[in-house]
Amino acid sequence: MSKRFDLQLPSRRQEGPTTVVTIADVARHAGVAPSTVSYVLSGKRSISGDTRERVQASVRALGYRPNASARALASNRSNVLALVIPLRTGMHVPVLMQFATSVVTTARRYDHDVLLLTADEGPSGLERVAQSALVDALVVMDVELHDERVPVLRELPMPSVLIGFPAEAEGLTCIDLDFVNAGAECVDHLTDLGHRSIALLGTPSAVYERQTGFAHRTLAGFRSAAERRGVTGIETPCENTFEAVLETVGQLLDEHPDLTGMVVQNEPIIGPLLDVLRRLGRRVPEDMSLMAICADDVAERQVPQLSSVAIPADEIGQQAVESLIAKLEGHEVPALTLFPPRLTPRASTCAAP
Amino acid sequence: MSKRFDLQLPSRRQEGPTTVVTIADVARHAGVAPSTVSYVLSGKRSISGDTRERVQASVRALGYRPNASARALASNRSNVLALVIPLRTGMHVPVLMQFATSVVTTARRYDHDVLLLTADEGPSGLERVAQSALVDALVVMDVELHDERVPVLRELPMPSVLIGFPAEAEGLTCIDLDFVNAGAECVDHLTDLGHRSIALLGTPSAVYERQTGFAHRTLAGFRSAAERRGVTGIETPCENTFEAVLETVGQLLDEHPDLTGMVVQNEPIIGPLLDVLRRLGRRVPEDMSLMAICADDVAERQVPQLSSVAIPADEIGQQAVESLIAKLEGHEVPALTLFPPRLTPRASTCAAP
DNA sequence: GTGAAAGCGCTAACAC
DNA sequence: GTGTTAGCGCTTTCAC
Repeated sequence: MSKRFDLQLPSRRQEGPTTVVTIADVARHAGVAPSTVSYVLSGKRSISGDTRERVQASVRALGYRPNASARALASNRSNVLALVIPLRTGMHVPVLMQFATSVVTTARRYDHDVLLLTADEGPSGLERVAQSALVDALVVMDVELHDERVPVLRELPMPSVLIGFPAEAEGLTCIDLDFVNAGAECVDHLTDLGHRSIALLGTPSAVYERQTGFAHRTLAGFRSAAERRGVTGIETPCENTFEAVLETVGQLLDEHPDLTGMVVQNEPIIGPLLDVLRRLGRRVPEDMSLMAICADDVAERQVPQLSSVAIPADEIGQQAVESLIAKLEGHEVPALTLFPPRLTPRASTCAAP
Repeated sequence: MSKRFDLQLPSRRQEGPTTVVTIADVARHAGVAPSTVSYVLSGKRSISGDTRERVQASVRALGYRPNASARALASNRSNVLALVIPLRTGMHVPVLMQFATSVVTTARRYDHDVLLLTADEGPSGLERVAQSALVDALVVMDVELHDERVPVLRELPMPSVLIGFPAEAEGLTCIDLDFVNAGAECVDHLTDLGHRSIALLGTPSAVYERQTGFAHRTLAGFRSAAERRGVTGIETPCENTFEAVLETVGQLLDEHPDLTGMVVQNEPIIGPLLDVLRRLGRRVPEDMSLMAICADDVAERQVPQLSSVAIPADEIGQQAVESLIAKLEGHEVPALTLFPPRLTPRASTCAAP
């Protein structure tokens, strides 16, 4: 097929051997030394207005782009951050992707790019990109309480930031939503409305079994708040299928006929859950008050709109990158940054019947 | 907080100034020239078994990792691929992420890493990473019929592969599911079962308005197959909310009381759609046969399990990387690779009433 | 089969 | 305020 078009492509050939424009070319064109070009570009020393403009004009005229490898080799900085996303079973992908997008966007604002690492290379993948100096620093997502990547991170000769945090966070920089208080605030909100028996419908059990930080801590907050407020707190994981929701909720209502409040921390089952409650004859919120821990847009898209605690993925991703940049510049950053939960009451919760 | 632990960290200090191990160190340790080490590692010339083993032993003993920037600078190859994912409204993120995962995994198999680019830098982001030699090649996802990135790709001094394909694909390498035939096969399957009036419930209208390739081509295949088979084909976009599904389907059933077959190409509304049909008193498949164009696991997770045409994201992502690697090695690759649709009948379709 | 040495394109002392 | 130059760590001729 490509042969058919050969005759239409002479214009690309005419450009001749496309030699790459180097800093030396720019220097020659502007009549200055290569280092001067470098300094104009980096702003690392003061340059006379006249020189600066001549150089900038030459850069534009020649279409100069600094070679990333040469720059990295000479400056010992690749200007690339690693983003480690293990796509584990049970995790809700859109939320992870919201973190990722935020990380990329923020990184670009600080003139960095993002290298994507997934799980299947294991912890040694972190060593590889770090020790080969492919990246300057790492953002690590979806951290488990006893994460095998954590000891690796500790030994790495470069800064890293965790989104989420492990049991043993000493010496690490961690950023997360305060899930303990998120769980607690849900209990408080429902208890304030007079509910005395509240269930937490959680993530798939695999997520708890891995001791994933956020699920674990939400549970802890839920449990202790229920105790503190003297209400019954029921906890159950839930798989991401319609049947699982049907069965889990059915059993919940059977065993706890006095249940009037639910907290769901499992985005993909929110739709099915509302459907199941309807089928089982429980109106939301008249018979059952429902809260979600999820992104605001998800909560608002439901019928009725759900009272929720938001997951501020954008802010967390941004904060992660900004902490990393600060560390790269030699600044101290807090070992732990917890974003306070933000609860928005909507139509899915009301006073207990 | 970090001060509290100062006393516990002497072991890290004791290691002294952690100088980086270079190829010269390895050469010295093994008693050979640096170039020999390089050749042992690259396999680009034959080395005596004895020398090879001494070098490999030294590499292990010193924990040597080649510096990526130095290697890239000298060899003119960064061994990094760019993955361009514009996260546009209406796209189903888990599917995109499945492509991305497959790209990363395959890239690693060919000893490459993946740099993540999102939309917000625009087409100039492609120029930036290409012209700075940050990457060797690009994988571009979510291609529109008239995509502004396409002219940029044509002028770039490096290979690229599109997942999806634009209206004017000349000179480009494109890989995709054959969505035209996917749409047609759905119509054929339903028509073979005796259905005479079939609706396509599509993606949000924004996706069509952008002229996104896959949605556009599915529609074309659906339309021409309906014509060819002499059945009524009804087409409607659908937003990703429960209300939209309720309204769209309600209207569809009102206006086309003879409708007995539906094709849905919009993953997030599959659950709500089944719910809506139930509410409106249509049993699946007895009253309404339903087909989906979606990942197999999504189809199998529904109740009833859905007859579907699969989106082979893993294979497509893998093929994209393999084509790119081939191009990097100077091989010719097909301008267009279309994966044939694979239709699996399940419980959601049966003979027309 | 192996070594010596010339770059790759840039940054950052060090000069003046 | 600007120029000179010595590397950064590796690959790859060229020479033997």
